[in-house]
Amino acid sequence: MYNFTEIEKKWQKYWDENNTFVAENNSEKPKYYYLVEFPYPSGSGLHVGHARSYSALDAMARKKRMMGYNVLFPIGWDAFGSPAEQYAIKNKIHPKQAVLENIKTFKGQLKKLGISFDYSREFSTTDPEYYKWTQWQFLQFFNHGLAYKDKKNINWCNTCKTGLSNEDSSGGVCERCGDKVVQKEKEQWVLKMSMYADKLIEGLDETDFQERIKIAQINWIGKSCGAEVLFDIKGTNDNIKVYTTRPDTIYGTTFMVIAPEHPIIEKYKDKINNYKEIKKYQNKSKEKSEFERIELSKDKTGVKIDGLTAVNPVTKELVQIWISDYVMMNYGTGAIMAVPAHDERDYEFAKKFGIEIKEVIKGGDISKAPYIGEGEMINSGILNGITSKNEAIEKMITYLKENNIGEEKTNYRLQDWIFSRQRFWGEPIPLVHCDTCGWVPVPDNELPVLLPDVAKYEPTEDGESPLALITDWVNTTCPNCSGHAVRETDTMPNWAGSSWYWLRYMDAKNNDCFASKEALDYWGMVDYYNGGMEHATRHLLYARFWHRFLYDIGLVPTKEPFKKRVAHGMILGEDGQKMSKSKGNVVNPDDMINLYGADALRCYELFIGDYEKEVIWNESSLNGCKRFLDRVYKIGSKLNNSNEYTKEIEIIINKTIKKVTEDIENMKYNTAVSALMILLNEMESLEHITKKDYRTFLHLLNPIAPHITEELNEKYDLGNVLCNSLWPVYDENKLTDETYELIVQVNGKVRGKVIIPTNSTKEEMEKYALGIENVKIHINGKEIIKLIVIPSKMVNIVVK
RNA sequence: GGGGCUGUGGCGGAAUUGGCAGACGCACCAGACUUAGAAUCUGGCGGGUAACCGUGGGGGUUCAAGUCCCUUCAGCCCCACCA
Repeated sequence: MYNFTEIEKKWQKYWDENNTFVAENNSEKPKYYYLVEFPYPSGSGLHVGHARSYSALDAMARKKRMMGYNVLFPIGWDAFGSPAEQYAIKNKIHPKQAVLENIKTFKGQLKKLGISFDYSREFSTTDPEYYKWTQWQFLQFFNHGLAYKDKKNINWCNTCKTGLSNEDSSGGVCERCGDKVVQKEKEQWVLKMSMYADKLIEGLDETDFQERIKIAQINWIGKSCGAEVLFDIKGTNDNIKVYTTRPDTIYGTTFMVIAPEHPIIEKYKDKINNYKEIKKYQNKSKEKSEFERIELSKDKTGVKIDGLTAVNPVTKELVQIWISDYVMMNYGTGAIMAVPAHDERDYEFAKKFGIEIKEVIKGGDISKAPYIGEGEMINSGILNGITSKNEAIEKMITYLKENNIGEEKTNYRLQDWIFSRQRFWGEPIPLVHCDTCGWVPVPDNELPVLLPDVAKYEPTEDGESPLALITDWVNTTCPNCSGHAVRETDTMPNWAGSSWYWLRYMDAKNNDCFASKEALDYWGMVDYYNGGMEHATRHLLYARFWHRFLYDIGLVPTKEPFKKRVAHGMILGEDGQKMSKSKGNVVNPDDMINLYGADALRCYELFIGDYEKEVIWNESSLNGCKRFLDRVYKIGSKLNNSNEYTKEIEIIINKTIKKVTEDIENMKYNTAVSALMILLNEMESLEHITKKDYRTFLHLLNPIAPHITEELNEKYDLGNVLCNSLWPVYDENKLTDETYELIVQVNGKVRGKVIIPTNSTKEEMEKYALGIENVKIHINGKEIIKLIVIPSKMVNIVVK
């Protein structure tokens, strides 16, 4: 086994000193922007999973450069947020210090891997020079009315002591610590993301995302079309608005359900006879985490409101009102019209509480189960006899509109983005509150609002941000009236800094704006964005929303930030489990580099399997890649002085150029590596190889194993450094051999093979086929019905 | 409950998109070198003595199916009392 450590160091130094991978902001060459999700520099260092996507994009970027593009392939650090803070608390150091240390580790590891990042554009989201612009952009949201403070029930994590967005608390557990999420009423900054729901759906048309990612986004936005209908509350001038996707079933409404938090209860508490009982139910459901709500979903609970009755606006029938936690305040209107005959949940509820079930669509047996399919409308007044669902819905909506009792309404699962966190380690929200002027933005020339240096940054017990304790930071003057004002003490969520970072790479050192117009125009959209599937919804939606807003106010030139988005698969431990410290199955890339070398690790990361799928780590296979590279090294001893391709392998070399070029482009890295292995096997079977054979082979391998290929190219004096040389091109006329093996089948079974000239005609192919002894045996005495000839491939003889 | 994905040797995975299933690699076996091992090289490697059988199972379309259609089973991921 060769040790390539010194060679790797040598070439890493060479690239650094020559600024080989520094992108130009203006260039004659066409531009190409590769973006890989910037890492969170955690305490545990780089993961072999990181190494997989970095190696893959590095191969693409290196190849693209050699193809004559001006490639931007940047790297930075997403370093605000809880993990850094937790790490700092645990190790009793300042988060700033923790981040610096971790970045140093990560960067060292990346350099050792030889990833061709443009480090001249590196930054961390925690740099004041960067978060100044995060704050500035937040103020654009504020100034355009898209950031508002709202007192609402928010998802709250008692362990992290902070509010969470819906996206961060799905499944009813905290994304960070896994503790259950409870509801807590708090004033929060919120970004009006729901306003962009349609734009976020439509914008997908301008992208070239993988279909699975588009679908995930669309599902997350969760658009649903239906109607809002007003049900009068008997004995008041008031009404309750419900949301339904099936207004056509309104005749089947036998009760109504409102969410436990519905405001109507407080409003009419004097009228409610069982107010105490209802209050008790409310409190119980507040304590339940969303997870528990779902767990208990089989068993419906609820309380009938005694004293309030609604009126069905179409039939004028009286409708009882219940509260139940199967209706959510944060979706629709927090109230539903229950149609037990045709909705499963309503059906269960009605069964449990003995409420009438009234059939309005013919088709099922509602004594056994609700019927949800299509059918003829019955017991439905003006809709009777209609058999089409859509027609019935349309007719009812028209009726609702004509009578001012309802209208069409589209709803989204996507909520506004809760943007406040009660934590220390985040971008301070750059607003001050003045008793006279209200909320006032910090003026641009005072940005960034720096995080104060403090000794204590643990979250507080009462759920206030730790910043609230620093009185001389909190107290300030109003930029508007110079009166007394206090700073906002909440910080931004972890997602803020990653919502525009690709723009900063375009012009990372600019002090006058987040990026110059020239830079933004020049780089345009990110051509290729690689990240994990776990970010296909949240990060990608936040980022697209943020970017689209900047576009709408004229700050960026494109509607969408990313042309193409692809996701890599996860690497599992050798035991087939997700790698984790507790399972002890974590593979450290540094160890692998020390044992096998960076090139072997890179090669294996690409060879390991289908890039988009999850794969299991296997160190023996990594060793196999190391063996391959050792053989690449050794074959140099077979060199002669010729500057032409060896005749015997000329075709396969051309084929390999084509294959590797296309495979790297299409993320089929595993077959690119395998093609190179095949070519090496061929070269090994020769007595000698030429300089041109070797140079081309090294060039093709260079994006995958950049160190040893450069070294060998130099050692044998094969030409200019590979990274500054144009990518090999194949000769279209040298892709096929002069002969090929014709496959001959009889009734679909292979009965013979024969090597024939490539330019054989159909008739000649048939003749060759029928001439094979074994074929003759199989067709002997039988009638030939058909002869199927596939050019350059096979002949199938159909006999009876 | 809704949506998405995957099932191919002992293992990771190939298969020009309907045309020789198992490329390439790992593991394994045998041989060479060696006092011996490691490393390296050479050969073998889906099952079956064979006819043949083989891409989760069962049907179908076709001259031809891992690939297309129907059906069924198993596993994974995301969302979820979303009205």
